[in-house]
Amino acid sequence: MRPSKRDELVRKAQAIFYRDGFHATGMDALVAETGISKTTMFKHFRTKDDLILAVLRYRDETFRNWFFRKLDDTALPPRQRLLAVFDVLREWFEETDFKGCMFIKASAEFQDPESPAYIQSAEHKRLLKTALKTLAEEAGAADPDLLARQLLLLKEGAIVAAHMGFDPDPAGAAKLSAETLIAAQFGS
Amino acid sequence: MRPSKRDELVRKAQAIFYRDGFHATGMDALVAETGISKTTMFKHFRTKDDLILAVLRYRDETFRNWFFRKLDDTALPPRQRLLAVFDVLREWFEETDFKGCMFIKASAEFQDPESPAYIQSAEHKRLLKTALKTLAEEAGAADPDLLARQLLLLKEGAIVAAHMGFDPDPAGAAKLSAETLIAAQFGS
DNA sequence: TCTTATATGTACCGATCAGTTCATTTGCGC
DNA sequence: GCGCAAATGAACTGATCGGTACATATAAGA
Repeated sequence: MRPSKRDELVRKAQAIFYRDGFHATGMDALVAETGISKTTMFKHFRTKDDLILAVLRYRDETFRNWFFRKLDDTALPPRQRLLAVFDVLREWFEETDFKGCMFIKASAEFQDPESPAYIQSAEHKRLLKTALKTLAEEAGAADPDLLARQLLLLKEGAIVAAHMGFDPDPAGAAKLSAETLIAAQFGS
Repeated sequence: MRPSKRDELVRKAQAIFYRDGFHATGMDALVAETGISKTTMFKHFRTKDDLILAVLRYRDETFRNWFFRKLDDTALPPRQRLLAVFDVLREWFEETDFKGCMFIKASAEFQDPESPAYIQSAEHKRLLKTALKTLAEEAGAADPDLLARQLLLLKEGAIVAAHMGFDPDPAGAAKLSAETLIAAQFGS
């Protein structure tokens, strides 16, 4: 099993960066918690930034997989699936180790728009928007692009609210909003 | 003028932290850019964290003042003022040095809920919500608390979108959403 | 002019940062 | 059992981190 150590590193580093932040987590801390030697780390990744980028790619893939699998599992028609987005969101918020959106946090720590971490984070959101737009099209929304953007704003706002704790039920408030916005798009 | 150096430090440090991030900005960088000696800094603030906290308090005060002054200046009735929130937001996004919300970023860098920076950031959002709720009450909304929470989610989502650049016009999409949500609350 | 408070410059502290070196060890294919 | 690639541990580099020591300078008030 050749690349397993690399994968193990990415997976474990993902959890640690998510919990403690990127700048706040030193390579020595990674060594201590993962049990993987520093030598091995730098054999797989030339720099810490390279590791962070791999972590973000891994997170992007696993998160979108998890999220849309959850949506698919509802087996609802597209229009109801647009609403179910916010039930899946609530499920995420209620996880004990929920700590906000890794990409929002990454773009907060790597603000340079040229930074790979920033670019990767923006790309993650772009992919989410595209998926939502497709769903809105399948549902037959009057303006699928606008609806996708609106729902995405609600989703991001709910994540921030859940992370900062200034709303007792962000997923609920977002879902209520989504119901109204969706109803408006279908003229019913 | 006794406390002017302290104020000058807080004001300049605010701009630098906002632009470059908290962890990424060292005290030496602050010395270099503010022209204020390190000795003076540590005479006014025992630690970097203390300075950061003062910066956040300053930002909270100035931002909320700026924001609600802008709203007041529209001289619109409460219901229209709820909508004008998103015009002010757009104005903010279009500033050349816009770099997202300092408090979202602070809570991303200081994740410990016991951390003063985290607490101060959450408090900022709480104050915004209270102000929005008051406005919704004055406007005679059916459920002012819910409407305030919904509009706040839109606002936070729009800020994130503006910062990460995944929406061409976050303020516009948020305002369209707000129109629908407000109309629903007034049965018209 | 003498005092007192505030700010400055510089050199320094120990700790930690990302990243390297190198000799040793592990584990799998043959 | 042998060979080879991958992983390890520990010591080390130079730079930077937050924060301190100390001697000097500046400026306003009495």
